[in-house]
Amino acid sequence: MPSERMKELGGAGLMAVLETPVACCAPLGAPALDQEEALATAELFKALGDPARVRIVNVLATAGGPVCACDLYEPLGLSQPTVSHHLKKLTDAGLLGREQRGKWAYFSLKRDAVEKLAVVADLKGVCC
Amino acid sequence: MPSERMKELGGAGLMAVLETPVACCAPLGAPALDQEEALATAELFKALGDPARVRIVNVLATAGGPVCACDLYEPLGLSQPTVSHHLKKLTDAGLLGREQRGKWAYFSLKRDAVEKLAVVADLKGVCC
DNA sequence: TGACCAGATCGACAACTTTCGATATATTTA
DNA sequence: TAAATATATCGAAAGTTGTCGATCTGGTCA
Repeated sequence: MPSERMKELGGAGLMAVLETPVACCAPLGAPALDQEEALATAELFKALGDPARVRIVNVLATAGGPVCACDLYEPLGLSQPTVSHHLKKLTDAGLLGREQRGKWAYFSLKRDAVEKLAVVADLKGVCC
Repeated sequence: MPSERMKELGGAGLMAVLETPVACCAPLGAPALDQEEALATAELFKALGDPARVRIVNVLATAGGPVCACDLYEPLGLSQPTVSHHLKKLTDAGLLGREQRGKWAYFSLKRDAVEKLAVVADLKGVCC
């Protein structure tokens, strides 16, 4: 999936992709969204379009710090592979950061992604 | 799909559903999202998790007023039934209002839905 | 090294989505 | 009433997604 953006970003793409995961998507209220921007913006919303992932983000937001993957299986009522799948989707979308601590994996919300999300979803001032 | 909320809202459910379409979903940063709230919030994001629907919302936001369905087919490059399908999804999610003008259907962003979306997606101040 | 454990990946299945052509519905106009 | 037209609905095909059991990978500790 990153290969699309890699091409688009040209030579120094790798660093850009790794460091600015959500830099892609344009706000819903941007002047004139083209197909590619719309696709990137939709990807961000799609990442949050599942109740399990909404709950993961909610837990991470209220926890106020990194949370071990192992502490998510039981509250979510989902199997380990399924939770891992959702964590990957959120991480790929640039919303979560992953940190290895011994044999445990800790996940946390990424500051810049949170800010980006708020901007992208904010239509006040553009419409109505 | 509305039947779920109808039950939940009891006797006077119909009016409540019709008048407060997005009253359902809780913010991503709410204290402790339960399964049902997470599902409602995910539904809202899912409505925006498709590039065609992102573009529709974008057109409506920048148009600054109701837009005829017939003016969307060509810019989106999609068939009439497909656009109708997406408009229905957005309307069902409570994001769009529909208005019949003669034989044309005009769609516009719903003020309260736009505000709700901004609140639901805003995690600043809760996390990080 | 070897046993153990957390998490990621694989493979498969069921459910849901997107899309369009064909058709139905509803509104205007002759 | 009949013709024309805009939108919604139907039915089907192709693709995507969520889920889990089984397995692989990588780190820890004896």
